[in-house]
Amino acid sequence: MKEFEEMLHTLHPPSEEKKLTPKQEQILKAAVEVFAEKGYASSSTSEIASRANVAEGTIFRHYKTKKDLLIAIVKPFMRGFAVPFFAARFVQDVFDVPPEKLEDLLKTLIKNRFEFVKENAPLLKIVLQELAFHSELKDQFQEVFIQEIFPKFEEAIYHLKEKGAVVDFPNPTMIRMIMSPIIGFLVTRFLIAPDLPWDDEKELDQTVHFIMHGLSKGTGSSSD
Amino acid sequence: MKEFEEMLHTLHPPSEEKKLTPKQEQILKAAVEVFAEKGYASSSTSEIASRANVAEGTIFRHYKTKKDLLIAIVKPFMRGFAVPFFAARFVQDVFDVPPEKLEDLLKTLIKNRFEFVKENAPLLKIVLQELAFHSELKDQFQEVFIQEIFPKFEEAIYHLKEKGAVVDFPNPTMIRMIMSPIIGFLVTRFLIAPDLPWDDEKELDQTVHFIMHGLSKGTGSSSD
DNA sequence: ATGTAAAGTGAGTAATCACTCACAATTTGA
DNA sequence: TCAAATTGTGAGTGATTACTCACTTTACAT
Repeated sequence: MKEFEEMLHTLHPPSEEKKLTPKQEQILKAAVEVFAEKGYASSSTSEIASRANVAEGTIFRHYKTKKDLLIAIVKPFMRGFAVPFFAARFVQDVFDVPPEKLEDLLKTLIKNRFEFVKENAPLLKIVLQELAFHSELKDQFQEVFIQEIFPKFEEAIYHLKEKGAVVDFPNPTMIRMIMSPIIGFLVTRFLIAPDLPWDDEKELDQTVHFIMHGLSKGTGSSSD
Repeated sequence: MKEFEEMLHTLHPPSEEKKLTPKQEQILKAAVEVFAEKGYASSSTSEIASRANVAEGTIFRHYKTKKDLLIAIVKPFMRGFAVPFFAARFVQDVFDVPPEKLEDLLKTLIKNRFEFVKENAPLLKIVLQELAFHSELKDQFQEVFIQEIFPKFEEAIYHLKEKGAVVDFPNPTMIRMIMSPIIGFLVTRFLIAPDLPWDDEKELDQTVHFIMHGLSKGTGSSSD
């Protein structure tokens, strides 16, 4: 019940954007709940209103349409997730560091983003579900991930390849290989089996280990 | 237009289950289309009927509810995907084969399942989307994947660990690491960017390479 | 205290929804 | 050939939907 306030702060960081009225926060909180539970299309504005202890008209006072409400929820989440990747240090850190420390660096980044997702697990579900159907969300995804995060990865990969520490797969393939096990863990951890007794630290370490070894050259057969 | 017949055969293999009337096939074909396009909840039975050139009542003659129609589509797809894993040979093949050939064996299996998914790409989308919301589909998933496929993997992993060829992560973690890059590829290949000029053979080879090396012991740090 | 703008309300609305049913057309079996 | 069973039809139905709007309440500056 308490960590929702932090989540809402993430949704609408107090630094930017106008501050929200209490009812507005209740609406956002209820909408995240309902959207995550039933999916956007199966959620009714009347249920969101009643769960937020608010009249249905109040929702439409602040959000012109139901889809506007969805976007108001998802957009800040995506931007919030991407924030660390905007740091100029990101790429520099990756290729300045000696290869044997790279694993630790990746771990730090991933653990940080893991905590962010952990605090916003329902948002992860909403994004993964609705990205497929709403072009507005796709555009936002394109803006944040493909235009900001992916190029950072590509630059880092470029330097790793130069050092010869890494297999020579195409960049999109390598990025997919880096992200797939991470997303696979996040989805299992928060969506499929959130109630299992997870040792997050261990799982993340093993996931990073898996990625690094999977991308490393050689391992026994030193053919090419 | 033509490969739909094969797909429908996969949906309702002629060996079992009663044969379908032409209208019934049109309904299934249209339903797959519409469900994949707009998602189950946003699809209307009236649109499915009109796209199938069928009266709306005809749908409900064969499927009591809209959800019954969804299940009639998804269930055979899941069963069809699992078929090769039911083969008794599966595990035996994996641990009888010398480790250096294991990669080839995995490739063969994965390429085979890849072709199956390729012929039923819209079904993949429907399953991934709707699994989250319909307990009937979760049950079917449980039945097929968790009770049939996962144990086969566990047995194979047990023998691989015995041979000492593989890191000692928990079985669920290892299964996740095997499946994540494959699912990541399938999702990218068929849902996110199906129109890219894919070299499927190469991508699959690299994905298997990535998995095998990621799970292999050692590579530099032979600490534990 | 008072005027004004913003926030909140909930009954009302037209559209759409999944589903029904009385009936028509077609297929089947003997 | 003909009756019975199966398959197909589409107008009709009650429920639910996102959204509106005339109105009330609250917040705030002077």
